[in-house]
Amino acid sequence: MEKAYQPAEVEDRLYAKWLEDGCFSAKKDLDKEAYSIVIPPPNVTGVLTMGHVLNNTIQDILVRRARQQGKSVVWIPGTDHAGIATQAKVEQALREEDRTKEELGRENFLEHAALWRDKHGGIILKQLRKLGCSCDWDRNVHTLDEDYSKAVIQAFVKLYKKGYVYRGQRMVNWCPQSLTALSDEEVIMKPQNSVLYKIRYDIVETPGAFVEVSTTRPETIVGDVALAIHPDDPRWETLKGKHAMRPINPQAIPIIADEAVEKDFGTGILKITPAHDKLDFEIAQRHELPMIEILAPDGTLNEHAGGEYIGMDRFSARKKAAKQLADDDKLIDEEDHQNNVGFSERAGVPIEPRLSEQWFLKYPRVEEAKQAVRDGRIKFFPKRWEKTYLHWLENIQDWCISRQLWWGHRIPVWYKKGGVRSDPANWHVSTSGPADQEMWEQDEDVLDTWASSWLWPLATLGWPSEVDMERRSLDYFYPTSALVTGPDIIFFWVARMIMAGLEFNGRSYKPDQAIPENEIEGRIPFRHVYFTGIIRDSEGRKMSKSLGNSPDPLDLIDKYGADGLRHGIMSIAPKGQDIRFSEERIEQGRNFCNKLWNVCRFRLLSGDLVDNSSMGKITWRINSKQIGEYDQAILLRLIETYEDIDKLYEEYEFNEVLKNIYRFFWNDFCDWYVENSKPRMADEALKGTCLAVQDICLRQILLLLHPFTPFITEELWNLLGFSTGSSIQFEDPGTAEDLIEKLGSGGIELDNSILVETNLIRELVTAMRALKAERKMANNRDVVFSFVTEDVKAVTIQRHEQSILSSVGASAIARADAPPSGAPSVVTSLGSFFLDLKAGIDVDAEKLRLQAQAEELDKVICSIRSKLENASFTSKAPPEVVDGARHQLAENQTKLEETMQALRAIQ
RNA sequence: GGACGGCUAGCUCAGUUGGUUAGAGCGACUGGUUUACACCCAGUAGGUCACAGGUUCGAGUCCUGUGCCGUCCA
Repeated sequence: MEKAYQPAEVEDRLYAKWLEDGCFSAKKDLDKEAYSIVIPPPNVTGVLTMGHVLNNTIQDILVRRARQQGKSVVWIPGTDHAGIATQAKVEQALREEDRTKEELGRENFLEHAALWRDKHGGIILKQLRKLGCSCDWDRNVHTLDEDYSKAVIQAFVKLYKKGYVYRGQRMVNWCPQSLTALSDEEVIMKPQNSVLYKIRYDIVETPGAFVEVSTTRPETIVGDVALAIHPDDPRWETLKGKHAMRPINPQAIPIIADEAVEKDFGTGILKITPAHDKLDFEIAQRHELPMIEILAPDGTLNEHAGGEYIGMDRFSARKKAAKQLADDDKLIDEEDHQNNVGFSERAGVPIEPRLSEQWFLKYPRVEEAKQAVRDGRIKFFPKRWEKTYLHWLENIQDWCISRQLWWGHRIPVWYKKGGVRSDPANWHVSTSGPADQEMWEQDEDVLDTWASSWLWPLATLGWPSEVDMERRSLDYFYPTSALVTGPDIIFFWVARMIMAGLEFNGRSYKPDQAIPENEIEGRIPFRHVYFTGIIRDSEGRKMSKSLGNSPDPLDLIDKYGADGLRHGIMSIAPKGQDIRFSEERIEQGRNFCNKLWNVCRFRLLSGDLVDNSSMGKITWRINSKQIGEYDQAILLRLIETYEDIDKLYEEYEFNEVLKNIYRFFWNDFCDWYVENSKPRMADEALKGTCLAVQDICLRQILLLLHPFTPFITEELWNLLGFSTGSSIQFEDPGTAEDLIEKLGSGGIELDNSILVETNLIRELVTAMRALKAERKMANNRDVVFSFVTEDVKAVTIQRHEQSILSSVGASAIARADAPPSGAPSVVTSLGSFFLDLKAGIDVDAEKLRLQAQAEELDKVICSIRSKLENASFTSKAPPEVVDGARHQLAENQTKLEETMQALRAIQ
């Protein structure tokens, strides 16, 4: 074995072997419990980020544990086509060749884009393999696959037929960069430092009179069709029915009253630009006002803007309008103002509210979706996200699902050529299109990418094709067991998948018909949703490409191994809390693997392997007469660790699971048990038993660790002879009860009280080591100790004498009747211990140390005593707490007495 | 403006239904080639639990308010 663990070779070799052996492929097996996870499909052209590492490591942990537990497991991988992002990238590439998509035409462009995707795409799936993800790769799905596309189109048609889908002229969020409409969820509100312009509007009917109107968007003045006041605003009573003069491109516009006007904002007078503001649009509709569209789709001003404004972009036009107003004496004031501006999530530019004709979806099964979570049929971890989810569903708005793109699922709607498109009489909606194709033209738009990925758990399992559902075992694997994702897509994806599942899986119900309660459980797409935290850099900033603060996970794998990376990232990921990344933690992950490697190496160096092929075979090797207290103690700790871990897995507390394994492995097993084994192994009679106990511990540690660090555990599983031919991923670590039972049938009975005593010995050893270290004698193994204590404790100490001597590094330890004078001492629960110094000691330093200790003890004693003297404490607190306090008092008093004695001895 | 989360050692975080003297890892410092591991071992120091009230025999933990940081929604 190498002196240090070398992950690179091991990882690639084992992953290839797993694939070759088909370890990850799922089989429907009615004798087994099903366990299924669908991957949150990453963008097909994306690359692995730290977020993916976290998210997919967690999924891999879940599926590997389930596989170990003997379940029939599937983890379905795949990618989505990321409409806007991908089309933007392809168009960018075209622009660099001085071409446009219009030149290519739709069909050629799509071909070109598909080629581009195939060339640049799928990298991320290869990266997931490097990370060790045990996805069933034969089931890989892409949202633009033929079968998947059929599912998307069929879902649209079904929803349309039920009346959930409609077409309408509405205010939408328009992205002037991507030239498409966006859903509300794709708009991010950001506070911006803007300028609030106070502008003078003259009153037509009263020459010389004017009002002040505040706006942050003076470039839209040319689109003003009215001013509005609140009907109950006493300040503007007299303005009702009058007209104001538009200050740019002058024209008289009416002053109307509407309750939607905010009295307290600015002067309480609102300019109405119905084509470019959602609220204005609603007010204009109520008052039957005309709508003047002044912006072209790309955010430049159009012919309605007039004059020099035509063709200017919206931001330059804003400056120009402000200047013109100032020149014309219409600008009364300008002040800095913070307002919220919506930005396109993908393109990062401010969106424009714009009037346009789009397809909308009224969400199906909103009530059932709320109910499923409220009733706990779907559980969120951490639970608090339920509130966010429910709040969104309470205030849900119809979903704009059409996108003015080519890359995506084209909307299956055809319009009669020459007919009016807004008239449903001229529509044809179906999966196959009209029979007389030449008489019709298909809608140019595609569907929102999320309107395909909301079908993910269904469509990856074959829905809606009966044949595919059978082939992919939808009935067996659906609902999936768990979903692992970030809370940032709780609306985009999680909530929508729940609604899709409820609507589509099973028989169809009319919109006004509720789904029967007993059917909900089978329709929901998953039972548990685990929300990860967001990975931030060491300064707490979100990781992003533009900041360049995100390390490349593959570099980290090269440096620390996939296991190291996985261990590191899991050790810093508390449940649902954001994560501060630091490379040091990944380094610790690597160190952990190296420690594991080396303790196994030490095991192999210590003695030949006998038969490690099962727990039974190992326990056989244990001579029950030679099993010592330390053997029992380590096995008891192993059982304790099991108990804790089982509970923690249920709550998805991965980082606590890992901590518990770490503690057991490093502190209990390596630092204590193995160290204590060393002298015992020199005794041939004890060696066999000792190695067998080590083998039990190592075996169970490897099993427990496998979901976290799959490669090294598989490698060591083989090297230590635990394997019977199959992979560790099919070996069940079992439960604490299983373990007790297996040990019991091997003749090993454990007594819990052992731990109390061995812990006292450990504390004693630590205290004695400290005593040496403080005297700068840590490396002197010939020191002599004496101790003063009661008979019972002396027996315990003497029983453990050999192990104490070797652990502490001392040559003798002898009981004394009284404290030797002038020796440095330490007071422990097992008595006072004195370091015998041939040379003189620093009496003053020793005195100070003992005095400080005495003061500390005195403080504690006072506090406990005053508690016990308080009648209400002794009468009201539970008896065991009071007893505990009394016991504690006695113990500390003994320690104090001993400390004082030592102090006197030194004088 | 509303909701949620966070504030505990220099850093990153644990801390169960309130109950012994608040813990870990990292970092710092001291000392180390003892039968694996320096990617290691042994040891030491380091805390007004954000602040202010309240409930209680007892509060890091429960309640109220305040502050700062973050996220989501409007």
